[in-house]
Amino acid sequence: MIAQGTPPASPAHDEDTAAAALSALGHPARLAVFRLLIRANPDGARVGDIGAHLGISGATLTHHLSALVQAGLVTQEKRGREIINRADADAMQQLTDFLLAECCTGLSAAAPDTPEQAA
Amino acid sequence: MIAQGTPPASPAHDEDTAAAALSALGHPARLAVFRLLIRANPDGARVGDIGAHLGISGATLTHHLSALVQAGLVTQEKRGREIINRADADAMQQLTDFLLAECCTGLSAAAPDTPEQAA
DNA sequence: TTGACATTTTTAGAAGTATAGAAATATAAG
DNA sequence: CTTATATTTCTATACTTCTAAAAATGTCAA
Repeated sequence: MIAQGTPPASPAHDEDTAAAALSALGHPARLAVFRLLIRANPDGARVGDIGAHLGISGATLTHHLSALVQAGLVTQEKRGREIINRADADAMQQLTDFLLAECCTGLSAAAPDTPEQAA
Repeated sequence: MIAQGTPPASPAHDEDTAAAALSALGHPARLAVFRLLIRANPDGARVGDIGAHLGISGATLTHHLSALVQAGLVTQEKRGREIINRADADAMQQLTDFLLAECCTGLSAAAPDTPEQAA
């Protein structure tokens, strides 16, 4: 049987937000870009630098970066003719919090040896 | 500039594994299925039950469940003519660990107020 | 065993969406 | 004007998603 005890306040919104972020990271190139940007914090990295390091062409990179920005995982700052990209560590933290806390309803990433949650 | 200091042992393997798992969760229906399975632990849930609760047809659900199984996020146990599906909480933990630890190289989900990592 | 039913998977295909990169376009600096 | 940087547009290819129908698998009753 499926436990249905505590219906949360707004399940669909967070779930869709999380799904969008997960989908954005669920692509090898975008995950690599995001990891590179995390390592580049807090300075950030220019589009051209990212492309040079990962071997991705400019146009393709622009597409992937827009996807990450739209998912709220990356922010962009225009400086002259360059664009500085930065990973949003807070958004990442929120995402993992959701996956562990919201998904696991109470386990909250704690001890898997205390199964005191049977209905 | 992009920090490149510590090249890890096998970056591509973990990264691809993580990308596959993220991609599997990056779909509203599959994320909903996974969350439902987490709540249904440790009993698990049958394919038919999941479909009834989420309003997803059997064939579609089979596809989504295979994707989750292939990504290592769900396990299946055949009991008679039914199949019990269970979420793998360990795999989820590994995934979030990767996102925070491997991605953030040393921050390890700690204080975002101590940026003592400039090259 | 045989037949009827329940559960899940497979197959085939249509409709939609994502991806990658070339070429053209904008924007900024000198 | 020329060069550097990034975006847009466009095209072709590939993948995802969903459904219906059929097939495989297991259970039960007679």
